[in-house]
Amino acid sequence: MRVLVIEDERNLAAAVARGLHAEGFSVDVAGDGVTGLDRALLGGYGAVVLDIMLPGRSGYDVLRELRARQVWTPVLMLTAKDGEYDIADALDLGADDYLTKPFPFVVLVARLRALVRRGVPERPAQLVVGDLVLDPAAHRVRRGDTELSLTAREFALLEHLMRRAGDAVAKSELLAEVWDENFAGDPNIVEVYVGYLRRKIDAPFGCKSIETVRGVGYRIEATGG
Amino acid sequence: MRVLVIEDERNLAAAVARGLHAEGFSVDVAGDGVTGLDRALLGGYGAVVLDIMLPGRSGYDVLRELRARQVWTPVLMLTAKDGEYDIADALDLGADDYLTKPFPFVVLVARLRALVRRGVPERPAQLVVGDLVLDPAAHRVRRGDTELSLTAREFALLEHLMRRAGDAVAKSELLAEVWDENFAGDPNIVEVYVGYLRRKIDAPFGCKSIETVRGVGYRIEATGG
DNA sequence: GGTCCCGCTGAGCGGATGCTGAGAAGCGGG
DNA sequence: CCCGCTTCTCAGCATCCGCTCAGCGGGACC
Repeated sequence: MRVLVIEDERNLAAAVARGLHAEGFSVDVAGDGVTGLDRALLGGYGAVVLDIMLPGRSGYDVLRELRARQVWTPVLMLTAKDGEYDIADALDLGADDYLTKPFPFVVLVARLRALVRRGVPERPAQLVVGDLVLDPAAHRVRRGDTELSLTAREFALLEHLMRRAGDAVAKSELLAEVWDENFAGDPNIVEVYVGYLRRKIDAPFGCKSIETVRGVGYRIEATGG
Repeated sequence: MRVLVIEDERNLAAAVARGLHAEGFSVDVAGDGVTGLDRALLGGYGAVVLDIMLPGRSGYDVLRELRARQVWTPVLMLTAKDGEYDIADALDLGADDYLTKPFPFVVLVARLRALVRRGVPERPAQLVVGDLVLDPAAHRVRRGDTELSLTAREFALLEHLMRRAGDAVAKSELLAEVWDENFAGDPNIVEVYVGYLRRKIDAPFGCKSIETVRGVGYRIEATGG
C-alpha cells in the first residue's frame, strides 16, 4: 500500500514516513503543495496525508483540485490548530478524515488503516466525556439529550479541554491554543470563559465536569456529570 | 517489560505466557474480560494481548473501556476466525495490531516487540509507589481508590520524591528542584511540606511511606504503603 | 543516662489565585 | 441605523496557599 505524505515540516514528515514504513506502508513525501498535487494526480496511492498549511498551494487547494479532477483517493487532513472552520471546510471539500496536530502516531496509523481498508470516509469520532458529547465536525454539543448553544469561543475552549479529558490543562496552554500564541490581553479571559462554560454545561444540570486545578489550570472529567 | 495476556483458553494462555517469559517479558494472565480490564486499567503494562472471544466481557468491550478511560497501552488483538470485519472494528476501537489464530509463536513475539518498540507511551507513565499513584499529566494522586487533594507545592514535592522512589533525596536537592535553586527563605520549608504530605498521604491510611533519613533528607518507598 | 541538635508541628500573616458582575467595544443582521 | 450577541477588560472579593517563626520532642552520640 502506497501512501503520499504532503507535509512541509521536515521533521514531522520524516517521522511520519519512518513510522508508516515500519507499519508496512510504502511512503512518498512531498514538501509542498505543488509537487504534492502532481504526485497525487498520478494516482496509485492508497491514501494521502495532507497538511493544510503548506507552501506553494495550501492543503485546501490541493484537495479541491484533486477532487475536481475526479481523484477520489482517501485524504486525511492534518491541521495545526483546531480551528473548527478549517475542519468543516476540509470535510466539505471531500477530505475523509482529519487529525489535529499534535497527534499520537498510533491514531494516525489506525485512522489511515481504517481509511484504506474500508475505502469509506470514517467520520472522526465525537468527543465524549460522561454524557457530554461534542461533535467537532457538526459543531454541536449535547449534554445527554439536551442540545447546548455555545459561542465559538466557548466551543473551542470546551473542545480543547475535551480533547485532553482527564488531564489538567494549563491556563497558559489554553490561552495559546484557544486564543492566540501571542495573545496580549488579560489572561484572566480563560477564567472568564471557564465561568461561562460552567454556567452553560454544568450549572443547569447540577453537575461539575470542569474542575479547577489550582496553580495549574483546568481538567474536564466524567465524574459528576 | 510487563505484558498482560487476556485469554480464556488455558492452554493457549499458558503457552503464550511461557513463551513470552522465555523472551524476557514479565507476563500476567487474566482468564476473562472483567479481571483483564481491571488489571489493564491499573496500567504499568507495556502491551496487552487481548483475545476477542472472552467470557465476562468481550475483547471489544475491554478495549473500548480501556480507550474510553484514556488508557493507551498498545493492544494486540487475537481473533479466532479471520473475519475481516472483526478486525476492522477492533482497529477502529483503537487496537494497534492483530493476529489471527492459529499463529506461529515467533510472529506474536515479533509483533509484540514491534508494538513495544514503536512505543505508544504518548502519555507519560504514572508514578507508582505501593498503592500510591501519581499522574503528572492529570495532576492527580490516589492512594488505592481514594483521590487525594494536594496543593501545587505538595504535589511537586511528592512527584519529585516518587520519581526517585527508593532513594534518599537530600533536602537541599528538594529545595533546589521543588522550590528554587536560589531559594532564599527558611530551608525548614521542606520539613514543613513533608509534614503536610504525611498528614495527607500517610496518616489517614495508617501507613508510613515517607521516611526521614536523618542528616540527609527523605525517602519514599512502598513498604507500609 | 545526659546533652545537644535535628526534625516536627501549630499558629498566623500576607499575598497570590480564582470567580464574578458590570460594562465597553466590535460586529452583523434586520 | 439600531439592536443584540459576542468578546474582552477591569476591579472587587473571598478563599486558599505558601511561608515564617518559635517551641517542643525525640534520636544520636558520647
